[in-house]
Amino acid sequence: MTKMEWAQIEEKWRKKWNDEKQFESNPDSRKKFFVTVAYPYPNSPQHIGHGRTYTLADVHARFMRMSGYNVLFPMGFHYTGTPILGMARRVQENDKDLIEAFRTLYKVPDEKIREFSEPVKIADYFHQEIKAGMIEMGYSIDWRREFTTIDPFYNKFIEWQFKKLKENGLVIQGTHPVGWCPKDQNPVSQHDTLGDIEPSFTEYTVIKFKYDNYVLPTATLRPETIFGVTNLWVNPNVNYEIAKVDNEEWIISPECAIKLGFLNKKITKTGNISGSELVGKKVKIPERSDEVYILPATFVESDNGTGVVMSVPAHAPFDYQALDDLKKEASRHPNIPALSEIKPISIIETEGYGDIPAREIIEKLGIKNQDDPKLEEATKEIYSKEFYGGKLKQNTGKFANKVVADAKEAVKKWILDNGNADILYELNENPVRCRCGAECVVKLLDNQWFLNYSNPEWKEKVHSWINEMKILPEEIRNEFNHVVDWLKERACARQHGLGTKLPWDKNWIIESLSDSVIYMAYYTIVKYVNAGEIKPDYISDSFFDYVFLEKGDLQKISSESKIPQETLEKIKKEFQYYYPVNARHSGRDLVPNHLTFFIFNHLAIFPKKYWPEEIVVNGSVLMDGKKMSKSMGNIIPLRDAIKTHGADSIRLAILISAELLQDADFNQEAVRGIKNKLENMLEESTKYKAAKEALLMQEDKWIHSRLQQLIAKATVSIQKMRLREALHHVLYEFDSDIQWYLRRVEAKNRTDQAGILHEVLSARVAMLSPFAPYVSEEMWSRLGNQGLVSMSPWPNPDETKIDLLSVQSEDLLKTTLDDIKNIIKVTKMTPKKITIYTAAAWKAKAYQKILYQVTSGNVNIGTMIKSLIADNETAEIKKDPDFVKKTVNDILSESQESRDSKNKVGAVDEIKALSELESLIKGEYGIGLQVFSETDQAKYDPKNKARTARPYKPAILIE
RNA sequence: GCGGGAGUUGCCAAGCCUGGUCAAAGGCGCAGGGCUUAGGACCCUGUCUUUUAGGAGUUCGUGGGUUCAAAUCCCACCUCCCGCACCA
Repeated sequence: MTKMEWAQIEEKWRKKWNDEKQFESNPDSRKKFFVTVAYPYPNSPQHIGHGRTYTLADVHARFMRMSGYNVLFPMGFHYTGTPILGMARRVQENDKDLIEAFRTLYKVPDEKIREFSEPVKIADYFHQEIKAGMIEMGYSIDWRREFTTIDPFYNKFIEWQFKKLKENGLVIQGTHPVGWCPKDQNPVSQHDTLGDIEPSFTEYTVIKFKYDNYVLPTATLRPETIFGVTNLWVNPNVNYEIAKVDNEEWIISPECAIKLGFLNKKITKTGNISGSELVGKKVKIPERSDEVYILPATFVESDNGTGVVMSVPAHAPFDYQALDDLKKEASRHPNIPALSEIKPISIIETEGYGDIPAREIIEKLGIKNQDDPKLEEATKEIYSKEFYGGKLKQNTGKFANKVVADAKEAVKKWILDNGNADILYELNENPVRCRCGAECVVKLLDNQWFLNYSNPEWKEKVHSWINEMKILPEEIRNEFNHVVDWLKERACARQHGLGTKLPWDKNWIIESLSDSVIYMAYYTIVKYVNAGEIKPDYISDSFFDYVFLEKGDLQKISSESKIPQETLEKIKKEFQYYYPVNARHSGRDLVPNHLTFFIFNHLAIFPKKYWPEEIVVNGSVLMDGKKMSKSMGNIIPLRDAIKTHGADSIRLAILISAELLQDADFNQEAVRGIKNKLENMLEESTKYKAAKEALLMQEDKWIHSRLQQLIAKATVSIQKMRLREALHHVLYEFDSDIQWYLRRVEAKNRTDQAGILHEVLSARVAMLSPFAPYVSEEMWSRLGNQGLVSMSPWPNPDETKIDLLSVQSEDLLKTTLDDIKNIIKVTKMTPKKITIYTAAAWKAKAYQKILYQVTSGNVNIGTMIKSLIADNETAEIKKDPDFVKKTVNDILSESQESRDSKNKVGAVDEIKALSELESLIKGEYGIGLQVFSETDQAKYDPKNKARTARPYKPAILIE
């Protein structure tokens, strides 16, 4: 089939769906099913990877629709956020790379690119691009409910949401550290930096040591080690600054002074002092009564921390080594008389280490001096060992016996509360440069607004709902609980970007992850705005209170909002009909943020009956086994892929390559295979028209039985969203059944199978249609069925159509045929004649008895033989006791299902069943077949084979 | 570190939840045959070892255990991958 033909099929059915408004959903008497997906951020065209989540959701929607639900599957577009702003700025600055990417990678026409200096134009362009792709993919979306997050009505909705959160005390104000570009005066995130470095940072405790009236601050990750300080370190070659920091005089490195400036300290430089001048002076240790010396060390760097370091030689390898180095050249430091008396103070006890862990590890790693790079490794190891396994010793006062992990926080708080400490943030990677070239810093933002996800009652509520919700796959439930525990206050507003302004403080714009948590409710009513029945200008909070929370006076709200009372009622009813969300689909990357916030906010704003029911999470898509990325150039825009492969093939390729959580691998090979498969099925569909079914023969009953089993299995798989498994059943597993059926029918030269195949294939097409909607419609119509398959009912498994006898008989045929084939293969003979002997009647009896025994748990061969001999019917077992062992093994190697089925069916008339082989053997080898019973006196048995026959395992003679 | 996932026969990859139909689907590769002007495409057959009667042996990261029966359940260990924030 050509690309053209595929495109025509898609076009034809897309038009039909659209003309008949098949996917528009309005409240009616049916049960509803509301399925949503995280809406896209339109800053680039969507690629195959984006297609996965939407395709999964669409399959879900289509399946539920066929199962009789009134399905609502809507879509919006998330304009809120900063990346688009950054892109627009780069276009204004004529950024060649970006413009080139638009032109060649995204194929944006030049005249459009020129408009891209305006952020909204970028969003608008990709919005339309993405939407077109979704339509081409065949997603069954109700487009009357489309919106963007900068629509005036949406702004009102978000304002309402935030006022509600604030009323509930969940929005709070505070300070917040962020990665910051001093030149742009803006927070920076990973894609704002050169080389896409995440501007992550670590919090240090700054402990203030006193020298005269000066403060010598030291930054540390281990405040609890203050009890082990023996001295301070300065770098003698650094020219330190004396600066007024708030109300104290600090001695710090020049770099530190700059950093502190961004942490809202008032800094006034008042002088300088060189490191060497400080050496030999004494400082007072806060919270301790003693004094220690300031000593020189070369490992101290002025751009790290404050440029001053506190020395804990017992537990910090750098400190131990530096002290050791210094002692070796003590003669050069006459101004420090007591150098040799400085001894490490051990304060932490850790299993596997003695008093001075730092010395132990230095010796172990063979470190020679303080400039040895291995000291980093040593520090890491000691830190992690002590942090998780260490305990404070008696010399730490009230912190004695505490484990280090707890003591660290406790000591920090204690020193801070006493005013002897401060906080400093340090970027983990230095330097981080903004795209503008400036070096980034950590800035403490004042008056930042937060959603208080720390609130313990809120957390608790979320936990308990997470444990009640349906979450697929199940593993993710734990992950959610973990995220909830770990989540803290989250900044919810920023100063730049597209979005809704904070209603009580218009300087702030509500951040993108906070304005996208309850918008699913918005889908249920937005169609009235789009139809012009709601005028955003007249809408105030009371409207939302009424519709979503059933609060307020209908008459009053009606006159305020200029919406007739009936319409208002209808809008409210529509919300109440569709809410809650039944299934939310999303990529795995949104678990630690969006999806968790989604639960948090629903619980905060809506009553319990509107809380979301189910979350379905999926993994990402790989391209030929590799991660897709711009730099690798292996991103395939979805619309391009549709043009080359067709929507159905892409949908199947994405779905069939992995189960939910795994990464799906998209590769040409797989798509080609699928396309082939679909084309074969399509061709097959033209062959069999509906016809009155003839009298059912064994193979007909068999294929019907198999169909019922398929329906049952596929239905369960889809219900669990195991779409790969479902597809496997429908596409491949069942295919081998059809192959077998055709082989049987052809061998018999039958001509009356069309009706049966029509029925079977129609059911299969129906089950394929949620996955591959276009080609399924085409197959459905070529099979001669009426209406749209996407609107037809999902096949119902019918147990009564399962004929266990025919299943057993066909199995017998297959295994016997396999055996024959095997013998011929091993013996390499050319068969001229085949004779088959079925087991004697007493063996069948014995088989049933043994089967019964095994089923009830008895596998003891001895007792079995005894009881069989005791029974007249099976007493002949005496002649062949080995039969029991073999039969038990036969039975044991079968599945429970198959044993049950054999139990139910009882003895199969094997002579009759195996006589069906004749036509197959004739077709395969062109030779004759004879079937005898073992007990047939007149049988032909020159090699005395017949006696080896067992039930379900006939003896075979090939000549 | 915390949390999650994975290790299967030459390669990719199913099977594991729910133990037996598992020497283990499917695809690729490879070998032989067909078709074809050769090639490509396509179709058939084979592809752990062994075997001239449908059999046997050894396999599913490693080592134990449970069971009549383990790729599948339990325990321990080794190795690899992903996420840890104010960013969509």
